[in-house]
Amino acid sequence: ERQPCMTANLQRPLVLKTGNKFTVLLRFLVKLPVLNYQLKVKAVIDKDVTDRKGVRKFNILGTNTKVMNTEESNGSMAVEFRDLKLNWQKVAGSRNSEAPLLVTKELHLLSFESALQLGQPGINIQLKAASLPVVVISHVDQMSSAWASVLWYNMLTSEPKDLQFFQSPPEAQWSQLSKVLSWQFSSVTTQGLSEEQLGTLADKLLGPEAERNPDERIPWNKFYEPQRVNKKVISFWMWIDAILDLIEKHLLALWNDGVIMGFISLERAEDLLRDKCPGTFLLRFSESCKEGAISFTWIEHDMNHTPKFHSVTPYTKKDLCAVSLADTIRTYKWMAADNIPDEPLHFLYPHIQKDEAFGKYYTQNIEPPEPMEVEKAGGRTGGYIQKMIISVSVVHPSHLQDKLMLMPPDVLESLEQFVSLTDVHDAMNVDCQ
Amino acid sequence: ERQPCMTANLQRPLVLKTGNKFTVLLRFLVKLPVLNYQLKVKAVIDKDVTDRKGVRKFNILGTNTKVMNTEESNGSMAVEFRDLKLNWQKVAGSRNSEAPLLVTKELHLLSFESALQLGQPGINIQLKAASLPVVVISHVDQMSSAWASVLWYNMLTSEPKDLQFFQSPPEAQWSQLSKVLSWQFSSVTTQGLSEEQLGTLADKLLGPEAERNPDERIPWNKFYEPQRVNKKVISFWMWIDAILDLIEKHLLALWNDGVIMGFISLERAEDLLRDKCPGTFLLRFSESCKEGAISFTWIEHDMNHTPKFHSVTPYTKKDLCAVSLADTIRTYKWMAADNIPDEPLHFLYPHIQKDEAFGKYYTQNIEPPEPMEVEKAGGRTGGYIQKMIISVSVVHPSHLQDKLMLMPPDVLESLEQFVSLTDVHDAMNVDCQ
DNA sequence: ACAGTTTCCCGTAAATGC
DNA sequence: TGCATTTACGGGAAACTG
Repeated sequence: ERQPCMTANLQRPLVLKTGNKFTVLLRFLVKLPVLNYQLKVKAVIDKDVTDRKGVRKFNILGTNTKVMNTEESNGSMAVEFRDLKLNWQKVAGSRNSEAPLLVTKELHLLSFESALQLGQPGINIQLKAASLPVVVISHVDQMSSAWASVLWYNMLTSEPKDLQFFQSPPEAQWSQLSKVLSWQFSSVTTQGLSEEQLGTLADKLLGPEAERNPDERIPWNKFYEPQRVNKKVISFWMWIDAILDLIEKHLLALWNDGVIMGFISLERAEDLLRDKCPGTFLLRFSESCKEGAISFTWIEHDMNHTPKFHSVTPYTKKDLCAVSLADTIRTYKWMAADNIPDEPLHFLYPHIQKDEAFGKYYTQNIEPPEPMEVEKAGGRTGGYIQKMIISVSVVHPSHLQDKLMLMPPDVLESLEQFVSLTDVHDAMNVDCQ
Repeated sequence: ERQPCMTANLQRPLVLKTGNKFTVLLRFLVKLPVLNYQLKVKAVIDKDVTDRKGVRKFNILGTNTKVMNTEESNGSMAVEFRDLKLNWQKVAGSRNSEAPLLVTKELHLLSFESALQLGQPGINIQLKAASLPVVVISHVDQMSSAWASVLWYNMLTSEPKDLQFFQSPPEAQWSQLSKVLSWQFSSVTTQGLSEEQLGTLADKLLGPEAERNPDERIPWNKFYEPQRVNKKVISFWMWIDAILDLIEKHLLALWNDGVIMGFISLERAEDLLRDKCPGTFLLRFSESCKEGAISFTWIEHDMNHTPKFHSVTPYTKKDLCAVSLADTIRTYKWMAADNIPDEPLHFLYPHIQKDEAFGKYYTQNIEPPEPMEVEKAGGRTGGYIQKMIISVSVVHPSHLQDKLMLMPPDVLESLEQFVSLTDVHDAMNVDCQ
C-alpha cells in the first residue's frame, strides 16, 4: 500500500537486464592503414561457451552487426552498438537443477568478432574481443545482488574471463573493500565514506579494531550472504545497497552537505552526545532494517541531569516520500494527551542550530495564516485550511513533565483541573443533537 | 517524488493496450452437426478497413489461429484466444496529421474468420464475427479517456460497428448517463451512487434542478472535454475517474460502509452541518483537484454560537499512501505554538462518534508506552520510540482560545508566564556547549 | 511446498513525432 | 514550439518452475 517514488537508477555497468536496452562502445586499439573495405563487427553472447550445464542461454536482439567508423580526431576505429537487447533462448536443460550457481553469480561474456583482410593475396585475420564477465538479470530486484558479483570479481581478479569465479570466490582485504565501498557512495553522491564511517563498517565485518588480526580477510559469504546479527538476518551488502538507494532517492542533498553521520553505532553515538546540550541529535542509518532507513538519536537530561538517549523508529523510503527528512526534523514532536507538544530536536551534533543545518531544505509553510484569512464573511471559510504531515511520538505525560516541573505548583494544579474540564466538555457533546 | 501504490487495475473490456496481453472468448451460437474436420478460426484486426486515413494500423501477435472446441455441457462450440498482443504496424501515412481523431476516439474492430464446409460437394461457407469497436492505447494514462469512449459508444448506439461514431458523437440523456455513472462505482465497489450523489452530479452537468429543462441532453463535450469551472479547467469524466481510482486504491472499505458522502457541494454540506454538534464532519471529494482527492468539512461554533465551517486541504493519493483516511480522521489536529493541540473532528454526520464509524479501520497504536518501557537501565533506551505520521493544521493561537476561555483568568495568566519561560529556556540552550 | 526466477503490467519520466 | 503519443524501465505482484 504505497506510492510511486522518483525513479533514477544507478548506472551499473556489466549488469544487463533482459528486455532492457543496452549500449556497447567498442574501440579498435591498433591503428590500421586506411582500408578499402568496411570492417564489419558482430556482437554475440557466450560464443564458445557450450560446456556449462544448467546455464542460461541468451540471444542478442537488435542490430548486432555494425560497421566500424573511423574517428576523425585520431583516426582510430570504433563502433557503438545501440539498442541491443538480450532475451532468453529457451532450450531444454537450460537453467535446470544442475545449475551450480544463482543467476546473479552466473557470468557471461559478450564477444565481438570481425575479420581483417591483409594484403592482396587475401590473408584473413580473425579479430575477437570480449567484455569483462557480465551478469544477466531479469528483474531490477536482482540488481543489488548482481552488482555485488561485479564488484567482487573486479576487486579480486584481473582475469578477463574467469567464468568460474564464483565456484570459490576469493577473500578480500579490508583495504581493498573499503575503497570499493567508499567508491559506491562517491559515485552516487559527491561524498565518499569518511574514515570514521569506514571504521564503523569495519567493526561490523571484522569485529572491534582492538581484537582484529591485521591479516584478516573478508570472505564472500560475510560480505554477501545474510548473516545473523542479533535476531535479524541481514546481508551486509544488501544493507549497504539499500542505504545507497535511500540516499540517492531521498537524502542526496543532506548527504552531500555532510550532515548525515549515518554509519555510527548506537554506543558511539551516545558517547558523542553525552556531554552535549539537551536536544542535540545526530542522524544514523538503521542497522537492523533491511530496506534502508534513517533515524535520529538525541540526548535529554532528566531532573537529576542524568543524560538520556532516545532514537525514533527509523524512517524508510515510504516515510520519506511523504515528508522529507529535513521537514521531519523540523517538525518532529513529542506529545502527550492534554499537554503542550515538545520539539525535542534542537542542535545537530555537535552544536549547530537545526534550522541552520536543515533550513535550506525546508519545504513546508508552518506559519499559521492570519486570523483574518481564515475567517471569511458569513462564517463560510471559502478556501481550504492548509494541512501539514508531521511525525509525532506519543509519550507518557511524565515525559513532558520536565517543562511542567518548571511551572509554579498552583498553575500546575489549575491546569489539572482544566484537563478534567475538557473531558467533561467532550462527554457532554455526545448527548447533544 | 512519490512512492509505489497498490496496483490493481479496473477491468475495462474493449480497451486494448499495445504490448499487453488480452484474451478473447468466441462462441459459435448456431448448433452444428458433428463435423469430421476441425473448425479453424483466425483472429484479425481491422480486416476490410483500409479506407481510413491517418488511422493507426496494428497486427495481432501470438497464436491468432485456433481450433474451435466443442463444449461438453451443451455441445456448442467455442474457442478462447489467449495471450494475444497488439502492436503497431509502422506504415507511411499511419497516424499522420490527417488523423481526424484522438487515438482514444479511434475505433477498431477485431474480426474472427472461419470457413465451414457443408455437405460432400464442398460448399464453403465463410464465417465471420466481429467485436464491438475497441480502442487501442499505448499507455495506461490513456485508459481513462479510452474508457470514456467505450462508455459513450455503448450507451448511445446499438450499431455493432460504427467506426465513425466520434465524428459527431450523439448527446446523452441524464437518465442514461446517471445509470452508467452509478454502474462505474458499483463495478469497483459494492455501492453505486445514491440519488443524492447523482443529484450533485446532475447539478454539475445540467445546472440547478429548478432551472433545468427536462429534455436537456448532455453533449459529449460537456462530459468529456475539460470545462472551465471557476478558474480550474477540468473534464467531468476525468474528475469522476480519478475519484474512482482513489476509491479503489484507498477508500474501498469506507466507501462500501457508506461513510463517504463524497459528491456533495460545499453549500449543501454546510447546510447539513449547520444545526449539528460542534465537531460534526462529513467527507467530500474535492471538486477542483484533477487527480482525485477527499476532504473533511466540519462545523464549529464561535463564542457567539455562530456556526463556522472548515475544510482541510484535500487528501490525494500521495497523502493517503502515507496515512489512511481513517487514521487521518482519528489523529487530525489543530495546533498553535505553545498551545495544547485540539482535535476538531468528533462526529461523523449526522451524529456518529468518529471511533464508532472509523474505529475498525484504525491501524496505528496511539497509546503511549508505559514510562517503564521507555526508561531502560543506564539511561539507554534500548529500542526505538514509536512514531506516528499525522496531519496537523497550524492555526493562529486565537483559534484555540475557545478552550482557553474556559479556564479561569488566573490560570490563563500563569500559563502565559510559563509560555515565555519556555522561550527563555530555549534561548539559553543556544549558548551552552 | 517453496524459493529463486521470470513474467506481467502499472505509472513516472523521457523521448519522439507531427 | 507545444501537445499528443509512444517508449523506456523501475518496481510491485503474480505466475512459473523445477
